[in-house]
Amino acid sequence: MAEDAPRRQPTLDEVTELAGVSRSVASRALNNAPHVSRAKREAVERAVRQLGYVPNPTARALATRQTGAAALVVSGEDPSIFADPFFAQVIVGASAALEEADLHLMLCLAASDRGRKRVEELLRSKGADGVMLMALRENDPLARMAEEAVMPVVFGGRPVGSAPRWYVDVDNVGGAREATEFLVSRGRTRVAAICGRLDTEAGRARYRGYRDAMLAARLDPFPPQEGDFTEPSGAAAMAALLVNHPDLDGVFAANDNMGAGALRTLREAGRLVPADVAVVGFDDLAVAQIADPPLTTVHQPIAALGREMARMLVALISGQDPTPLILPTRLVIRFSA
Amino acid sequence: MAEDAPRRQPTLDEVTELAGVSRSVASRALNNAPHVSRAKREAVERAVRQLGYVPNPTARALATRQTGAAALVVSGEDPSIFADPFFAQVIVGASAALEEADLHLMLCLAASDRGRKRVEELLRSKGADGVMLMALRENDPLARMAEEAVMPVVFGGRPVGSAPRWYVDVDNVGGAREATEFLVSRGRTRVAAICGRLDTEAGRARYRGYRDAMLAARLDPFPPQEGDFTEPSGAAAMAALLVNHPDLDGVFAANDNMGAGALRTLREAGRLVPADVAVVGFDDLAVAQIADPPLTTVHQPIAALGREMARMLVALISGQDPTPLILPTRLVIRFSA
DNA sequence: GAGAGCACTGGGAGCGCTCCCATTGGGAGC
DNA sequence: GCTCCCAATGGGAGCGCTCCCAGTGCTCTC
Repeated sequence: MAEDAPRRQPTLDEVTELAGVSRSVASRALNNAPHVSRAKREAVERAVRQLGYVPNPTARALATRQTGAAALVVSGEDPSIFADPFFAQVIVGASAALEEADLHLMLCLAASDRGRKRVEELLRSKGADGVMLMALRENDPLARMAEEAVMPVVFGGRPVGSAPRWYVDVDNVGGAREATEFLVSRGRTRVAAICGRLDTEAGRARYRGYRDAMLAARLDPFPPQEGDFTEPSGAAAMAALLVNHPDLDGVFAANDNMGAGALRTLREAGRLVPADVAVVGFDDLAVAQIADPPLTTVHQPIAALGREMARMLVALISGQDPTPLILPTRLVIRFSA
Repeated sequence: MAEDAPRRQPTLDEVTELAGVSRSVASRALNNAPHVSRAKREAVERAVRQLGYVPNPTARALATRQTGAAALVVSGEDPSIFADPFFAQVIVGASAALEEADLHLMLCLAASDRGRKRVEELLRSKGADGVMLMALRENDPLARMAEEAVMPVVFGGRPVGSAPRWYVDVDNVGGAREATEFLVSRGRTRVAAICGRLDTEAGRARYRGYRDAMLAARLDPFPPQEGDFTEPSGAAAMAALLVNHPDLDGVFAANDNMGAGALRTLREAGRLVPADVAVVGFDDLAVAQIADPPLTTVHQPIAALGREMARMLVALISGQDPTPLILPTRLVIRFSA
């Protein structure tokens, strides 16, 4: 009769009262802190169970000055960039590592102006304990925002130009070099490159690796044929390549989507893969296996990328000073080369 | 000299002091609330700029009892389920809709026991303003947790068996029916079904749609050949089908991944698609276009699914009572049927 | 000219938790 | 028997914000 109100959540004070202890003791008991007698600890546990008490994370956050969350920010002017399964894998890895540290994952797609504004607020307002930043492009406004962040920031992949203090990256140059060397080792001499957006560091680095390998083999590198990491752009780039260099016998595509696109164009043009033209991709996503023929590609440890970013962030949050990390790649040989 | 301390974030009180107004006025000015004179409003704005003040979201959350975040929970015993590009699209849609309501997105992959435990805490603790739940399986513990949630919950796809109060789903039955009818209309009479996990509602509903269409056409539905929505499982299912029903001339696959797998098996078995066997998939993800031949499939509006879930949640949070939603599908005819 | 009404203002009580600190009451050590 | 130490305890001051409420000086009406 007295207690038929809209049933608010029980608070610590109610637990306190039911258990007959002070708030300090109840708090300590909840956090498994020392200096609580066995009897009181049990009394608190009983009260908690009876009331169905769950601590209010917001209040805790305010008192401890820790939000218990880390943000993953994915840049890009178009939200569809995020549809790339690449990010899903990063998330799987990051999520697992964050879970170990008992942090929640906030996901921010900084595509629209509004989205970027919200990210800026987040970075400046202690809305999370730390941030992971991915897919920055050249002159990305997020880079500047990151500098005035009031919390630790870890980069996934280096932004174009500068190397931030903390980042995790994949060995793009090495992977691209290995892919190209492989093509060369198979006797290909006219190897073209379908590269990703050159306003991304991954796009540049992979072209650089290709170029290095070509020069080292005393072959002429092709000028970059730019795509935007999507399947159609790969198909288009391949078509352009076929027009300008009809005699090419190998293609290094800067990711699997574009590699799959190239395969499609090649098929439609009646070129046999790998007999006439050998193709190597980059990423080793599901599409590489589904492609026809299955794509030889550079495997990059994407989930590990996410996991290591998260671990680095956790280290930073707990006051340590981790060192940047570059993850190795590995060539996966299938049938396209 | 006095102010060389580790530079905490400025607080509202400091703004207050600099602007020479009371905290109430400053708060009102910040929130664009009425009853603030132009002069004071400007004074506050100036002080905010000068101090680089950004409101602390946690404190605000505690005072307003609103966290400013919504969670998207993806169930599944294996985190890799999330690697399906399906979810990425849902997220794109949900994120956009949430952004409009100025809510942040928390992502919870409830794969491990630990993950589920954290979700349970989240649901019971007011750690978010609302939750979207996806990919529940039969007897999923999350269903029970959702019931004792202290915040609104909307389901993405109905859980097996029961229909929750609020959900957004895709017309799985209708889509599968249309796909099957299409196959029949093309003269196929021995149409098999590679269905998804039958402990998911989508898996069941799509098989039901197939079955309905077959019966309506006075054809014998095949017993369900179960896969798990992955490419390899589709390939395996197709192989089994070929052994048991070598004379089949059509296949309805409950998603594109499995459809692509079926295509691969068919190709390896020397069956021509669509000449010998016509194949229709479901989802219309990127893989459908990349497959060889490009897959005729049932398009489902995935981003819209995410968007509508988020909108429904926002409506719920703001005290409205929206009605469940079922999104239409659409057959996309390519070359596999 | 008195009262009503209204825009503006600031004081202060929370929101639900953590954590510093002072206090208490036994043992252990001599 | 008397310190000294330390586990156990509870009081209470925040954490940074929102929002209710009472108060102030106007203009407007009859």
